[in-house]
Order: sequence, then C-alpha cells, then structure tokens
Amino acid sequence: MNAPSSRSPRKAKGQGAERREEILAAALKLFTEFGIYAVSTRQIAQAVGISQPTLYAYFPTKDDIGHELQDRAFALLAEKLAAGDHGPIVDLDGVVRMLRIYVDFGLENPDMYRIGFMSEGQHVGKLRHEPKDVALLPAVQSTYGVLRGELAKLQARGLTIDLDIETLTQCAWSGMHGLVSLMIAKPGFPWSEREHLIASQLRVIARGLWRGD
Amino acid sequence: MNAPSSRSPRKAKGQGAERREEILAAALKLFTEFGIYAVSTRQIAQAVGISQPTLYAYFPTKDDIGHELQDRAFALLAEKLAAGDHGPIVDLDGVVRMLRIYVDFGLENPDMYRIGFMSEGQHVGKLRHEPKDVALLPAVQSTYGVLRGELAKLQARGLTIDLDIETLTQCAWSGMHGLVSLMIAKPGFPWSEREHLIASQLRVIARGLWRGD
DNA sequence: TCAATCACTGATCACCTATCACTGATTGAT
DNA sequence: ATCAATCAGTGATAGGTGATCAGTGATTGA
Repeated sequence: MNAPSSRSPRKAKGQGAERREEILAAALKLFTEFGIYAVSTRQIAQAVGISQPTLYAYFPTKDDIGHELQDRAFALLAEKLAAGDHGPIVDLDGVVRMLRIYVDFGLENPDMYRIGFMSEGQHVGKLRHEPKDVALLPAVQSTYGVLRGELAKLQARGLTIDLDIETLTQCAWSGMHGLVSLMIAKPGFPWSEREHLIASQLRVIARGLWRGD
Repeated sequence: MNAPSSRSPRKAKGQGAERREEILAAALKLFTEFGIYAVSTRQIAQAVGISQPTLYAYFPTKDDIGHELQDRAFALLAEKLAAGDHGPIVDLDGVVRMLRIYVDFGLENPDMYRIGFMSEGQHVGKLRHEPKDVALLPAVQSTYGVLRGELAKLQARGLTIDLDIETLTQCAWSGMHGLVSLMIAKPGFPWSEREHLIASQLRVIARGLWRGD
C-alpha cells in the first residue's frame, strides 16, 4: 500500500528525475496488476499523487512509459543471458539451460514480455499520435544478439544442424517465444503441468537444432 | 471501393441478418487494413452506411464483432487441418506439410490470428464492460483438437518421442505459434528469407518431435 | 531584488464506447 | 381497412480516454 492517493509534495528544483522514477514505478505496478490497456494515465497520475497533465512533462505519450519499462526489463534479460547464468552450452542440457532463462524471464515478467515481444511493432496512425518511426525496440535487438552469440558458439563446435546462424537463432527464439506467449495469452487453457511442459518444449527445440548423430 | 459512405437503405422487416453480415464484412475489411484497435465503431458504421448506435442492435460490444470474425476464421482453419489438405503424415515431410497449413493460415490472416491467438484471453474490468466469463474461445479449442488428433495418429504408429499426447500437441503448437506470432508482431525485424525460415522452423519442430533412430 | 526557470495544475479538446428515448416503416390479426 | 405491435434505425448524450494549453506559484542565479 504505497500508492499515495493524496497529493505528493512538489519536487525541488533539480529533482525532476526523481518524479520520473516515481511515475515509472507506479506504472509498472499498475500495468503488472491490471494489464497495460486497462490502466489510464489518470490512474497512474493518482497513484503517484500528481495531476494527469504532469505526466506529459516527463513522457511524450502514454506508450512511452510502457516502452521505457520494457527497455529496462529486457536489458536485464540480455544481461542474464550474456552473463552465462546458465553453464557451458556444449551439450543438449547446456542449450536447454540457456533457453530456460529466457522462458522463465518471460513467465515471471508477463506484462513486460507482452509489451516487448507480443505487441504490434507498428501502430498505424491513431489520428492523434501518428505512425512514429518504428525503429525496432533495442530490447528485441539486444536479446536477439546475445542469443545468437551463444548459439554461434554451439555452431562453431559443429554441434548444430546445418543452418545459417540467423535462421538457427530465429528458430530457437520462435520456439521459446511460442510457449511463453501462448501461456501468457491463454492462461485459461488446460496446459500440461507447467514444469513438464516447459522442459518438454525446450528439449524438443534443442533436439531439433541438434546435429543428428 | 464498395464501402458506402452514403446512407444504406433501411432493411425490410425480416432482413436483420443481412445487415449483420454487412457489418461483419465492413469490419473485417477495416480491421485487416488498419488493425483492430485503430478502427472505431463510428468508422465501421460509416462504412456500412448506418449510424453508430445501430451497431449495438446487432452486437453487444465492439469486441464481439472481432470475436465473431475470429470464430469464423478459425473454424475455417480447423476445417483445413481436418480435411487433410496435407497428405498422409506418416513421415517427417508429412508432419511438416500439416504444420505448414497452420503457419500459412496465420500469415495470410494476421489480423484474425492476432485476435484469436495473440490477444489476452482476459479483459480485466474496463469499468464499463466487466470481466465477462472468459470461456476459452471455441476457435482455439477446435484448432487444438484437430491438431491433437493428427498428432495422435503419428504417436499411435510409434513415430514420436516418448511424450503424452497433450504435451506433444502443445509443443508442436507452441513452435508454430512462435514463428507466426513473432513475424506478425515484428514485421520490421530482419528475418531470414521467409520461405527458408518457415521451412527450417517446421523441420526443427518435426525433428524435435520425431522419434530418434 | 527580480527576471528566468522549473514543477505543476485546472480547464478543455477531440475522440472513444455504449446507452437511451425516440421515430417511422412494415406487418399480422381482427 | 384498421391499428397495435414489432422492427430497423436515429440524434443526443453520458462518462470514459489521451493529449494540449495557458497559467500559477515556488525556487533560483545574477
């Protein structure tokens, strides 16, 4: 219960950045609880304890709040993948361990995952906010890059099927994304037991990419 | 150019169903061109040539229009999968051919696919339209059912890896969905050549599910 | 001391989905 | 032939949305 429904005191002169963080924190909380489209700018403002127009002093549009949260979350994912929290990936189990980090991240941060990987990359002119240059989100780029780097190691050892590294990476990514996004989008579906399902899917992917002996 | 921007004549007494179809046709066209969230009820009404409130004589909410379109589209997919437009699935290529029908359908009907498989299955109370019982969409159920049926045949012949049929189906489904949904959500991503990518991913999935010799 | 800057606000715009009271045309039963 | 009932359709409007704008004090450096 830290959402101030009363007014937050005016920030001192140089402390605009603080307020910015407060907004992001409140938005993250609300987005996570109610979903991105069910939360209004007025609700965010009230949670912070400021007026709704004040948000626009810190962010150009509502979407930009979500995008910033998403960028941060995925920077974290890229970091985790790169840090090698998984062990060496010289065998099937190694690949599975790495892919697992991705899947767990998605399921533990469903709202961020939705914003980053499941939302349409292009908003066609909503009358008010125009197309906007839809440069691919840095989060997608960096996550993909790390993934490719790890898989390239495997490939260099001749352990993968005969496939160019880009396609190889895109296949692995698709396989994980499919499971994560379906489980997020359809929580009511009678999924197999969670742990069993994840382990199976990761094994299927790894097996599919693995060089047959 | 068949969108009547002028008034459509009043329907005769028993012809309410006709108007309903006109609304669905106009909505499908607009949704496909501009995306589901960028089209307003006013725009749909104008395309049909009726007033905006009239829509609510035929559909309880805007979402219901999209849902009906989605139901129809996915009934078609289930039909295609069940009809065996793919040949027999007794070998790796056979599995690939079946999965291919699913992928092609998704990429050819991206907007329907988005509504059916990518949108959140739960709208948490938007104040106005309350939670609504989120029975799983029949489209998802029937598509999944057909897919499972086909894979069960493979399993019965002992051609799959050792995995219960539900998990097996969910893994295959996830693999295809991952590719389709990513390509839809991130059209700006530098994907591998389309045909090559699809073929590779289907082969990876099929290979992953295939019993190793 | 005081103009400039900064954090912030109330009022409002244009748009949205959805509801409501209402209007005519059409109909079937008397 | 009449006339109440039904049905297709409407204008006005309620209450929500994201975003804009002119303005208001507190704080600050010169």
